[in-house]
Amino acid sequence: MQKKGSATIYDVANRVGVSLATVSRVVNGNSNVRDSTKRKVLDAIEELGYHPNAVARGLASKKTTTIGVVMPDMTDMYYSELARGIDDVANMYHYDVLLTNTDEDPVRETMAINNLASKQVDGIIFMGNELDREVLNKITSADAPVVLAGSVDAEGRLPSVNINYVDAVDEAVTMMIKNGHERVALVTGPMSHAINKLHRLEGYKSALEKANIPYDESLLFVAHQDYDAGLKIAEKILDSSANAVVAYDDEVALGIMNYMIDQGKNIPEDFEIITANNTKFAIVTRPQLTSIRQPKYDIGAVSMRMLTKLMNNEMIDETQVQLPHTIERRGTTIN
Amino acid sequence: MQKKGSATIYDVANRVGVSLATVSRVVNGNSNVRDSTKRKVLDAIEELGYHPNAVARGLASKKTTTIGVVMPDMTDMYYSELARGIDDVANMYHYDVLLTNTDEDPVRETMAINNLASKQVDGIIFMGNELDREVLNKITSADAPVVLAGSVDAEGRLPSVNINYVDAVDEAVTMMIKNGHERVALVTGPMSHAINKLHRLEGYKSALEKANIPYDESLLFVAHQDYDAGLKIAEKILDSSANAVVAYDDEVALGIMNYMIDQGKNIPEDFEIITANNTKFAIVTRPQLTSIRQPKYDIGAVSMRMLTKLMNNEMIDETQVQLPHTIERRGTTIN
DNA sequence: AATAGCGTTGTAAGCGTTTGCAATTAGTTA
DNA sequence: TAACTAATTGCAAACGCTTACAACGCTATT
Repeated sequence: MQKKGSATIYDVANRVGVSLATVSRVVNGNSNVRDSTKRKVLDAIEELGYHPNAVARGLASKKTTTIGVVMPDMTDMYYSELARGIDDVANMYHYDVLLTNTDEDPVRETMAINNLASKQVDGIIFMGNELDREVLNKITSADAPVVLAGSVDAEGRLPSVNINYVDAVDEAVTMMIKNGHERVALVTGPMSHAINKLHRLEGYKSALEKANIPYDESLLFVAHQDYDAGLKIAEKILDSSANAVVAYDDEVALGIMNYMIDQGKNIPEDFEIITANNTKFAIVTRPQLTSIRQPKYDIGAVSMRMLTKLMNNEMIDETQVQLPHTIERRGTTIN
Repeated sequence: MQKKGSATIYDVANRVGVSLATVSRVVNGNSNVRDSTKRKVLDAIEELGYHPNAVARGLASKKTTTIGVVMPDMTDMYYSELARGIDDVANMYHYDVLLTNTDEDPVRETMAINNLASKQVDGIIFMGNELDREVLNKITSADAPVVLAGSVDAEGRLPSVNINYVDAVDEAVTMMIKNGHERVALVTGPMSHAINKLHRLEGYKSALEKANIPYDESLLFVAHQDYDAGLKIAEKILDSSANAVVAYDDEVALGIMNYMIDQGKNIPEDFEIITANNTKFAIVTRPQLTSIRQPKYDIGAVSMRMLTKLMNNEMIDETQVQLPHTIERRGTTIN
């Protein structure tokens, strides 16, 4: 019954008159220990207020029951919802989450991975669009398994969970075309990111092609993912004479919408918008935004579930998971 | 030059022909090491790709350079912005962040605290409105220092960082009164939370008192912090014949606003709204929401800074910090 | 040239667990 | 009841690092 530093396994063993090993066994719910002794140990634990020291445990067992989550920005609703899915499943499997924001800076991403490795995390979930070559090397050489959530690996080597971005954009653009638009603008992030260049843009082109509409580069816009960027790009979109847009981020879409409204446009009659993340932003505005619906929470949850399997060396049927998406029709499109 | 489990400090020592202690010293930037040996050690570290094992370090030094952050919900923009401030400052001081969502469930809050304690975190930042008695005991008995961020401790014992909620609400209500409203509704969270009962409500009453307006309980509304709750409560607010409202949460405020608009009200001419968190939600809508402006990021950052001092046993001038707030006038109020 | 003193390095005892292996005890079977 | 198997326990060596404390070699002093 000491004051500081709380009791250790040693104290418990002493109290009961058994060995460390026995206490360790009951603490870990381990098999072979007689009921009567188990009870005695449990009592002593209770009385002493013993709590196992996870650090010591980690050293001895080489497992920390901690995973690392590397994400661009937790205040971005898209990512925070992914992370929430991750966290819930992690807790379910008794893992703790070490969180790092990187703002998609490759330097910080690399530092984060290194740091997590030195903290001996059992696994890592990585989010972010850009996957720098150096980061990727770090990741693959880390002893801990890694899964990409809502991110693509250009070379398709790492386990990942996302939606089919090509199809999603294709469907959105096709819907706009069906609604009678020949000039549909596409707003994405920088082309240096595989997800934009290889997925979103491809989906866009594919939709045009199917409709026999020639690809017009002047309808392609690049914007950062925030409201002001949307406001800014909107002007150019208007100049391009596009009267429909598919945007990759809700805040950007909102910026565009509000700009259009300020210019006297009626939404959706004069100008149609489809956004892509379906966050709360899409719902709280008037009109509400038609959006590609990604199962964000589920992407996180499934990634985490996959990671638990990886950490247990369980067999995994498919490491490149694509979850279903739909288009949620709301007020910024006619149909 | 081994394959697995990467090099240990022992390998480095062997390579150079010095003792563990010496390697440890250079790794920790410790004082007394001759330059020449330091260089040799550094080279060996480089060649072997040695990275210190933080778990072992934690066991030996009893410091994990990890802090715990306990929060209601990371997808709630208010909290995620606080957390971002925490995370940035934590990184600045080389701490990692172990994140836990509790949904304000006292059971989960208690579990989180226990768990963090067993993981030997060096400190904890706690967010959330309700501070259950049991949780509080856990917290105060934990060996790690704790600071409350954006939360109040009814008994004012724990270090905390927030704004003056009483004044903030007082000012908002006073502003509404000056705008000519006699019947100003207040929407808060459950009265079981000190922040609502002891702070927001008091601010509300104080404003009424100064204006010689009797307190009318039928103008007090309780709602969960989400958009639908706002939509729902709005109907009752309309029935109460209030024509101005001060709400404690942006999503709720948005729900109220949209409902009013649907009922044909003109905002702000027919109905005025002031919200309290000034998240992005307040900006992306039309009209934009007038809001109490809390320095959310700073609350997080300052909490974390305070925690670093506490962890270093540095003297702290004031453990109950109140950061300044203002009212950001936008489109849902006349002035 | 002997001594004190300082900067540098090594020794070894932890830190609190886990875990393979050996030892002990209990339970069966003949 | 002896012999044998299975169930319980204890032993002690890791795990990778930090940190008193001791020891060493030098230079500076007298």
